[in-house]
Amino acid sequence: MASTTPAVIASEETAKPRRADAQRNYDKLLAAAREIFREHGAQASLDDIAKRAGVGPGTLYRHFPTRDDLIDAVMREWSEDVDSDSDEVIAAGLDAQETLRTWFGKFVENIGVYRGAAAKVMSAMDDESSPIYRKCQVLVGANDKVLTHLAGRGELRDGVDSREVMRLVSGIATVADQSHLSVDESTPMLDIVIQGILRDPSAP
Amino acid sequence: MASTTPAVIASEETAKPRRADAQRNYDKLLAAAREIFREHGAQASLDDIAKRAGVGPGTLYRHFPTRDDLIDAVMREWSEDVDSDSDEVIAAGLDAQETLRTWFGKFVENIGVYRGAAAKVMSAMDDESSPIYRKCQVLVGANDKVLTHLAGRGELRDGVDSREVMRLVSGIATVADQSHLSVDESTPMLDIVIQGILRDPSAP
DNA sequence: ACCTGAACACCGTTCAAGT
DNA sequence: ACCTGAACACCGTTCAAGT
Repeated sequence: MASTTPAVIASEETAKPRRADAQRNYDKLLAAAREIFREHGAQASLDDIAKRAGVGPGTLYRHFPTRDDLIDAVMREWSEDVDSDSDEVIAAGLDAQETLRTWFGKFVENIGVYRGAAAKVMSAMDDESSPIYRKCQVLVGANDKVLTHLAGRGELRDGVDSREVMRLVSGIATVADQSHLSVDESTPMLDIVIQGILRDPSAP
Repeated sequence: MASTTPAVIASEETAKPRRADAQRNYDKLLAAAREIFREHGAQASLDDIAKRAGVGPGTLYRHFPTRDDLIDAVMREWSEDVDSDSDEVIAAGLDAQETLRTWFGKFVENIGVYRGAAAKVMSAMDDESSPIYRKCQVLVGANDKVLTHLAGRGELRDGVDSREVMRLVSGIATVADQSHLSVDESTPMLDIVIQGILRDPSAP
């Protein structure tokens, strides 16, 4: 179980001082991006986002030089939600199987809010140059917390690596996303993974 | 285990009668597409393909109205390779674990030839309107053959659905593709899935 | 320091003209 | 029946001019 440094992140966009109009445009762009991403997925037209925000396209590029920078900003509070989900799941005191079902289910559900986001997270996990990389670290850390908790109680098979599990689950989220599966329809896949990492119930 | 109708497919593109020059252009386009897809992935510029083939862009659209039609054609013999792989694996007489390792490994390796192909296969699996859908049926059928073979020997857990396994493995292939993982680096994920579908060794 | 919007570049797609 | 390539449309990206 690879331990990941706990992700303590100051909210970067509020920390940075900005002129009042710039801040207003930043906020309008983020709100517009959330709307449009929700409607058309993470590959939506950036021009449409600028239009919806009522600013020129240049303004969008000033604040978010690449599409991934914009996605990263949109994902901020969302990744914090996922992180707090992991704490809740651990605190709930469910058995190992239910813990994983709940955790993986929430993960897939959250990541599926924006179409295309799952694929982004999936590939950014191993790409340090991606603006989303740091956000992924939060998710990796949250997942590691849950698995370490179960491993500490001897509930996992030997040699289970939380990064591999994370890759798998984000892969499932991507399948669910691209095939337009509901959360329920992704549980059979999640159950296979859960069977694959839980120690056999027969062994005490 | 859902049984799929065995995929008997006549080579459609040789069956269709064409003018000699049209056939030549068709062949040149396919060859160019294979080259360019191999270099730049399945999202490569269609214009580049037409240029490499030495034909006008209109000719490409005449033969392949959509990008997926072109990908479908490029995948033809490739999907036949995968299908014959499944027969070889079954005939090899390996134990259940090695059978799955070999089969899944070949699957991921084959699907990874063109970047972006795994994602295409993944989403086309559940999309009947996709030109690639039929090709996916070949893969689904091949995978079902292998799993049915193991299920017949009582090696699989109850309730394992080959379609779900196929979704999972194509998801892993997509992760491997987008994260630029080697085949070796994807085996930990495959092993988790294998553990998840194999009956416990302890139970006779 | 920031915004605007015209301008450019790139690429997918169509279609009139040609054989 | 098929091919060509100019033309169009769309969208991401840049940058000179303006505040």
